[in-house]
Amino acid sequence: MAEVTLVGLRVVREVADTGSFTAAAEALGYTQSAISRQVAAMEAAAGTALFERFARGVRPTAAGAVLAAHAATVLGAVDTAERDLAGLRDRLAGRLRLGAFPAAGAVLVPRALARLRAAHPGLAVTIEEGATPALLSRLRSARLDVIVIGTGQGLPDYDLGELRQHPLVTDDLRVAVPSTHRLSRKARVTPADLSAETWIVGRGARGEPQFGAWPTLADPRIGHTTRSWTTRLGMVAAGLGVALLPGIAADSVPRGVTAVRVHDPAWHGRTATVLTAQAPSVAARAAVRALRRAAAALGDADPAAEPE
Amino acid sequence: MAEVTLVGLRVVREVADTGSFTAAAEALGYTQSAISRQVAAMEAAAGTALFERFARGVRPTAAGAVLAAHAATVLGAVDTAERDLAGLRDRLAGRLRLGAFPAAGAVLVPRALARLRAAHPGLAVTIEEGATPALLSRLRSARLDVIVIGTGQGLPDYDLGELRQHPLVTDDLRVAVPSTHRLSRKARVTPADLSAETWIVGRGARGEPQFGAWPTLADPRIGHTTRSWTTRLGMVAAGLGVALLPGIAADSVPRGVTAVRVHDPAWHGRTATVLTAQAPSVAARAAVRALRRAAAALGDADPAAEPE
DNA sequence: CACAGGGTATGCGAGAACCGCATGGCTGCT
DNA sequence: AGCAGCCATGCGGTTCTCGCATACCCTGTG
Repeated sequence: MAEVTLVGLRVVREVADTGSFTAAAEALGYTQSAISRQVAAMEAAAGTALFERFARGVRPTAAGAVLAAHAATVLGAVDTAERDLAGLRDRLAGRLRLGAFPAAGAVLVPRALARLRAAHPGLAVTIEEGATPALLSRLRSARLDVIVIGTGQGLPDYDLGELRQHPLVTDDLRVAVPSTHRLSRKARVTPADLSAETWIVGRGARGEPQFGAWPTLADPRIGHTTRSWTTRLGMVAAGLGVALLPGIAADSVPRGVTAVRVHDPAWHGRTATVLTAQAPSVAARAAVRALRRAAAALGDADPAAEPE
Repeated sequence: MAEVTLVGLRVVREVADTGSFTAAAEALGYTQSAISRQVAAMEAAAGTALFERFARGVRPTAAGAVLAAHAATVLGAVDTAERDLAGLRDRLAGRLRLGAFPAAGAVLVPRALARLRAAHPGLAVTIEEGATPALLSRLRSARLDVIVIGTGQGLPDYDLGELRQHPLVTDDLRVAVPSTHRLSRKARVTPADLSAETWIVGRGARGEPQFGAWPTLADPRIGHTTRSWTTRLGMVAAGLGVALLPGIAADSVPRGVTAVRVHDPAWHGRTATVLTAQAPSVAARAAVRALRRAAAALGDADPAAEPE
């Protein structure tokens, strides 16, 4: 027993419009033979003739005209469904887990999150801060979908095998100084300006990147050592010393702290790198794009095209 | 590239309602395996997941919920189309050509026509009166679809081979008398009452049924012979004589004519028979039904069931 | 922990459906 | 009569559908 099908309805509608199997075949990309059979199948399903056959074309019966009209309604509803689905498809849903080292977690990642939220309100994003080895481990075991780490001069060479790298930004390393400091009013300082300063440096677990003094200073004076990124900046604000500051976090310095650029020809910079699984999900890809855009908005984006 | 199908939409809707492939399979008469594949096909067509899979069943994604809602709309429109077509199918269109001998054409056939018109307004019915040999010939050459003839005592035995008989009515033969006649006031007369009467008989082409005097009268007095049925009744009204009258035409006598029943144990009656081609069309079958109902309403219907 | 039960995904294969190519039949025109 | 236009249908190659069987995962129970 034949059944009404969407293909059959498309054929009935087209034949009713054109009054010819041959014309409908051409319009729909079939042969006349296939159209004749589809009409026959719809006639079997309808239990009555849908078209009167003449030597030159066909004319719909009352039943044929009724079905063609209904076909337009049905096919319109299918189109609406498909359009709605396409709209939804372009909006992601589900979960995305992002991991980043603290400096990236200060400004870059929150801004990327805002972008993701605007474009995909149904996407649930979680952000974790952590040290690079921990982030790598969690990415590899699929407990994170995207991570942001720092790579380059002065940092360890991590094994990034089996992961996909998405270069993000060439970092502009700066110095955080007290806003009352003599250097805070300079647009740019030199290593010599920094040589007499007291440095507040970071301390963490073994293998973690260390925020020391300015990298090219021969013998910097270390005044304080603390683990907490937040504490370090608090100390700067209190006038206890100066500290290194990644450019991507420059916008997040607290009140009483000023970020100063350093002119040092001996310094080659660092890169903040986004890492995903080799075959990143659609959501992960969207996150990478959001991160790149946020970095560009920070004015330090590396314009390298991302391979897709 | 998978396409949205009506089967697929039914599956998506059922799975969204039941939250389980297995339950949907049972409800729709498929196996779980077929349901899984239909869902996969709809997901391919939609370009996104429609259901989240859990150990105990599934849950629609946002896209799945959207598509299930649209599926209800689409399938509802298809149901409406099918219902409308079924309604149309039960209403016939096209042409139907009916032939009948004059007595049947007087009341029976017009009443059947009224019934057909009410049930099938789109059916174009034409009625032709004629003598039985002519009607048979036209039926056999498919120039008529249904004919009504008289058969039985006193009438020729026609060759009805290759035609399909639909017995209709045992005729109640009457006598048409002038309304001023002494017999017009009797509920029922006898052959003896009729023996002295002047008869107005019919005359037609060779082989045609003849309307003579009362069939069982030994030596009736023929006063007038005329071919026209209408003229014959007119003569009765004018008091020129009496004439035979089939019961099925009793309701059509003109003013000034009264139909009187005759009590005659020697008279076995006649049958009005409907004839069609061996494989009658749907319209022809509808006409036969209408004729039988009209005859029943005339009170003289033979209750024999029509073989279908 | 082991096992049973519930539930989805997928390989394999048999049967059904689809539809292009080729051809037949009918009608209308010249 | 011949020809063109157009629908119907036989034949066969390809694709689709879906049941059966099996694999895998998760959850609950003893």
